[in-house]
Amino acid sequence: MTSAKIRLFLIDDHSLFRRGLKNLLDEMNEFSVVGEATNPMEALATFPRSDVDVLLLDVNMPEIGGVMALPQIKKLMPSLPILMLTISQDSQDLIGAINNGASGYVLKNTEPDQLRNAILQVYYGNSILSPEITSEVLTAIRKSQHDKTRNILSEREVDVLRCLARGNTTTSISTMLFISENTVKTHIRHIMEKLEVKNRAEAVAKGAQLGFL
Amino acid sequence: MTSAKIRLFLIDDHSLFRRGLKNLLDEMNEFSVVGEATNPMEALATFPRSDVDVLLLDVNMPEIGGVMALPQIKKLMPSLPILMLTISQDSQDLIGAINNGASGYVLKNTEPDQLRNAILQVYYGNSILSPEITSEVLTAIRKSQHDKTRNILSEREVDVLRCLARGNTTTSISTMLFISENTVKTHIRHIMEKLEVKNRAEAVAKGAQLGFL
DNA sequence: AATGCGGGTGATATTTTAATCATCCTTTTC
DNA sequence: GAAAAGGATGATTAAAATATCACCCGCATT
Repeated sequence: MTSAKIRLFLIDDHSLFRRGLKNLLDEMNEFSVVGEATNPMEALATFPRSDVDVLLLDVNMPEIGGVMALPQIKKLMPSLPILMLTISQDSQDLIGAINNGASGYVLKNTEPDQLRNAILQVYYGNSILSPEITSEVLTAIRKSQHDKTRNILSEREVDVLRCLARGNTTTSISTMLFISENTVKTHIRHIMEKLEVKNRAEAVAKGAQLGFL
Repeated sequence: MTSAKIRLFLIDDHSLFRRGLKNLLDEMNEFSVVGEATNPMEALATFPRSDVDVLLLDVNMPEIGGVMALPQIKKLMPSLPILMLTISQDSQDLIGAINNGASGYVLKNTEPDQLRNAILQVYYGNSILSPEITSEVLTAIRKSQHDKTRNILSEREVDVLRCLARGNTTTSISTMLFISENTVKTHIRHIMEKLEVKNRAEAVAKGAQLGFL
């Protein structure tokens, strides 16, 4: 295989930044900046489709930001690796970029060698994130999981599960919640069905794991 | 502040691995392995609670794995940083660890210097992931977002939105779907409400962003 | 002026979900 | 044998969600 340079396209609204970045990337000898644009619309109008290997895309741009542009860029070139290059550590920007197909999200304060590695990673089909945003990523995963699991059980079912977790029996739960034992048993049945477990002990363990307790 | 060593506790079922790891960490001069266990239950029984700064926890262990043990460990010591140290790149292990409070997830094939950095990161309250699992992380985020957004609109509403996206009018959509124009308009109204947009063009843009189109 | 289109407001019927309770069976304990 | 507890199966009612349709208004086009 030849050592042809990886062809990059830059989209960033600051021309000085693009110029500096272009110089830096050219110096690296592995990359060739084949085009650049001030905003996504300009890029979409002029894009040299078959001549780009990796797109470097800013997030914060006037009118149409990088995240908002992703669906249109992806529609035009579904398999082009896109590396977000931004100062934004905003969770919504990050998750929006990920959900709309970005292969990487790197902060502008990254070292040149790390930028080089990031470009290579996405070029080779891998994903890459700046280490600084790992906390945001984990927080996002935890939140989405919480949102998801929260809806598995109804409020009443959670009430019953919490009572079970405290060691209460059907009888005492019915007294505490002012409902009949039969109602408690029905709730427990539904809890076991939803959590896909076989008995109430397992339900409590699974409930703890899912964050209900 | 003194340069006291960071106190580590190791939980891994392979004694040879623990021995090798202990030697490596001791050589680094920044860490002190103050305890170790073959499995989480043994660890929970003997844990020197106030004398540990970071817990290194394997995932794959007989009977009770590291992920399953996390809730109990967290209950005992809610603020202790936990770094998973594992060969598992399994998505469920990764997400399970994250959701149950691990601060970091590092693969056993990592270089010693990177392990050192990872321990320091979680010790200082940051999060850390091995670069190799970034793709799994992004995939998990995308999947959970998809699961979440999928339920925003009913099947019929998605049908209507897709017709709108193709440029169809209320009249043509009613013909295509064999329902009245008034029904189409009601679906559009509900779509706009759910997506929190003001008109059908915005609904289509938002729908594209959320993955319905 | 008529028509087509988008948007706003309201209504009805059906289906699904949530909450409630009853009956019966098995196992364990006393 | 009786009582307590857990689990299985079934039922009813109310609330929420889904799918349907009607009518009215404003604007643009013909």
